[in-house]
Amino acid sequence: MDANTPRAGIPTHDWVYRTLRRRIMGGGLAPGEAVTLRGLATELAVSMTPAREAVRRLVAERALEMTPTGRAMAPRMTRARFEELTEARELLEPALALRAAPNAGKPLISRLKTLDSRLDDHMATGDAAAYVEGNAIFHATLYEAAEAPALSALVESIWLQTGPFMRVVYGRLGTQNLADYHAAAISALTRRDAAALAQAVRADVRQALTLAEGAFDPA
Amino acid sequence: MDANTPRAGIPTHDWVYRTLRRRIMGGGLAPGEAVTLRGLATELAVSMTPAREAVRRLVAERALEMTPTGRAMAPRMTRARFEELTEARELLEPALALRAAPNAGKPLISRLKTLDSRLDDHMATGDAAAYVEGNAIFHATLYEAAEAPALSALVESIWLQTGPFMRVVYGRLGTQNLADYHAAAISALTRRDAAALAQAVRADVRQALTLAEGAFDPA
DNA sequence: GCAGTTTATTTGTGATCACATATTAAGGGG
DNA sequence: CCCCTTAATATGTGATCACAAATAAACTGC
Repeated sequence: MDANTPRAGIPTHDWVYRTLRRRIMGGGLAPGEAVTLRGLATELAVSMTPAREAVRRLVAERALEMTPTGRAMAPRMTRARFEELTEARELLEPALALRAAPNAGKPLISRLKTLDSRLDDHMATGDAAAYVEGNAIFHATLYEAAEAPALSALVESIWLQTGPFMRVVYGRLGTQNLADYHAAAISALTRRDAAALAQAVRADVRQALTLAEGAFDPA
Repeated sequence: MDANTPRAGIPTHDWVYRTLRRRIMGGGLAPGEAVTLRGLATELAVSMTPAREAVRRLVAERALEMTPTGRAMAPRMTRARFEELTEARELLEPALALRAAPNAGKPLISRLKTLDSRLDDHMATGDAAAYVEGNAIFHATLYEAAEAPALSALVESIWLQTGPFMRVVYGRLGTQNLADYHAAAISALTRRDAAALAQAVRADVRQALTLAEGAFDPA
């Protein structure tokens, strides 16, 4: 049974979905590793029906791949695919940042500062899984201020696809330092400099491409 | 039972998915109209299980909305949502066009010409459903040449969300003329002018925003 | 006639099962 | 020792059912 995810009121299939999704994002599934319906169902003590719904939903969101015979597995990341997804992020995320900038008040900024300092901790302790998850939350928090749900959903679907792979990337990096564009973003936000914010976001996205070098699956 | 969709080998849930998806894209469901699991299942002469999977998949792809109580319905389109989706298209589709341009050979161009002339017919006869579907195929054909599956999937998910609404928009327009950016795109393609192609695509996307004026749902 | 309440009906959810196919393990021939 | 065949096992698919909640309909009192 997966970590501390409470089960209050929400439907079973939704709970299974969140549990599995969290596991995928945290790197709990190695790329190419299969997830079977019966295995998932018995492990989480539910029936096959909600397990199937959760898996299919993740497949629809491309957080899982499906073989022609119907087996679901954690997706592999090729260089070409990652470049495409990075290009999409580079196009969409600055647009989201531009929308968020005017809506950013003090509470948001302090929240982002808290999240960023936590990220530094994770980086220092080398906790790759926590870093990836925290990084996703940082971006999601910023984009929430954009008040653009459709656009945000698009970006989130990209994060869902790259998340497990980034877990591997940061795992390889260990405690190595990397440029802190988050600080630059927060600084731009306090100055209400939308263009600088967008630029910081773009740089952050680009950096991911550099870091990923050499971690790709063949083909 | 929906039109001429054969049932060769493919799993039932997939067939139901495609059938329902086609219906949604063609405007067969009015915005806000509900689709019930039992209704869909009995109509297509299948059990509830594949019907449920198809509906949930469409919900995951945002081609259907789901109420908090679990009822699925055709999505409503607000101005804000459409503007977001149009912005995303405006960012992503030119990028796809840029990638497609160098890969475009004669067979692709002639195929696009055929598709475009068919579009003119549909516009002349005022067949809005056929126009929307044909327009989607035109763009999909062009972007296929980009050889960027991840990026294309992202764009297709936007089309899936805007499709039913565009059906309404073109239905309102009737046989009214609109600027033919498709011809401009084809012309740019023959000249191997990638920038001009991207510009034509951008203009085509922008035009949709103008046309949609006044067709939005409240709130 | 109408608003609030109560009853009927419809609907989504989750579980269990049979069946066909895919995957893996075992066995045998070169 | 490796490859091909065959048996055993695991897996996805689709159907059916019971249950609770939500929606629609009927009804009552005013």
